[in-house]
Amino acid sequence: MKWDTLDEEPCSLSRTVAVVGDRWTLLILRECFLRVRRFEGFQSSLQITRHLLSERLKKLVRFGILRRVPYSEAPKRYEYILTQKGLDLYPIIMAMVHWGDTHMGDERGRPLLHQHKTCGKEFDPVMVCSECGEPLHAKQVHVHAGPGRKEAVG
Amino acid sequence: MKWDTLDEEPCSLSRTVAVVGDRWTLLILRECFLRVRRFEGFQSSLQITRHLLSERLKKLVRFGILRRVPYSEAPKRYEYILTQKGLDLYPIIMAMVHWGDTHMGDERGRPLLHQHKTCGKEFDPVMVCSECGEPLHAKQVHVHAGPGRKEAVG
DNA sequence: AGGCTATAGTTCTAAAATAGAACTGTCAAA
DNA sequence: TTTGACAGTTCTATTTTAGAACTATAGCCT
Repeated sequence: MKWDTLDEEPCSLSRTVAVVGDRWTLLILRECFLRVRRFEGFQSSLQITRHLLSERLKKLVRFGILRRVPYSEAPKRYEYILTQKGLDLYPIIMAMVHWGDTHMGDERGRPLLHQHKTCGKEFDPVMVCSECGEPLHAKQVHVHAGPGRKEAVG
Repeated sequence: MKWDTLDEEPCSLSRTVAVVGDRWTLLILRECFLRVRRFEGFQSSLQITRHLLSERLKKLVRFGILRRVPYSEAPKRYEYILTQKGLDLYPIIMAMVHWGDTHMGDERGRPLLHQHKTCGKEFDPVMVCSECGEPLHAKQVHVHAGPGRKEAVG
């Protein structure tokens, strides 16, 4: 597999996997959503090697998930802020958290609880159909080729 | 990082990442949801090395995502079927597909379209609050420690 | 019987990625 | 002038992955 061109495959999952499809990147993004912004913050909470952290942050900046924003002029220091593109990864992270809560839990209960500020309640994320609003299940979905696939396949 | 115990961390994201947090596993799951079930099927559509495919399938079986079901007695042959635990990964996959559609698209248009059999329409997946039904956004969610975190941290 | 094909793996070596630790450079405060 | 905080970079050893070849069972064709 040519991982370096995975983001150009005629498959939206592949393209997403090209960006967030590794363990460290997903854990870094978790920290971003928990308001971590700085190199040392990521490093100490994740115990990731500084080398890899540096690499992954660069990659996330390159793909437009994070912005590298100066917060000190002398010495020059930067922090990493989620862009809108990055914020839009939230459903992926939440879907993963929810699956972990449901299927990988232990007797200690949930590690984190999520409260929806809008309605005030503790909630679970639910994926629904944009058209009818019903919860989605794999077996109720029919997949067919769109223009991007037809053009790629010929 | 001790990846071998990542599935026991007091963090549901880590636990999920332990299972599906690598590129091949996510691509294999995509194929599962596209009804691929057999070793040769995965191998030829993904161009994954046979060695790694074998490893990843074993891991998915070990974690209860796939079941290895015989479909021929002589010679003994097996196919890999999503369990309920595996089917429940659907929101993760769909969230990734949707993000790719939204942020990684090109001029050729979407590779795949999804039709909701229940309502008959082509749809996008939307993540909503289980309590009030409103679409979720990161900034409207307050995270706090649950019992599993408190017990782990002390 | 002998050879071809299909399927589902296993085994081997080379290349790439990751881990772990040490090092660099800037500046502020003591 | 020394220490410490911060944001990285560089180095070697280990682990993972890629790529190709090999094994094994059995049906089908001649």
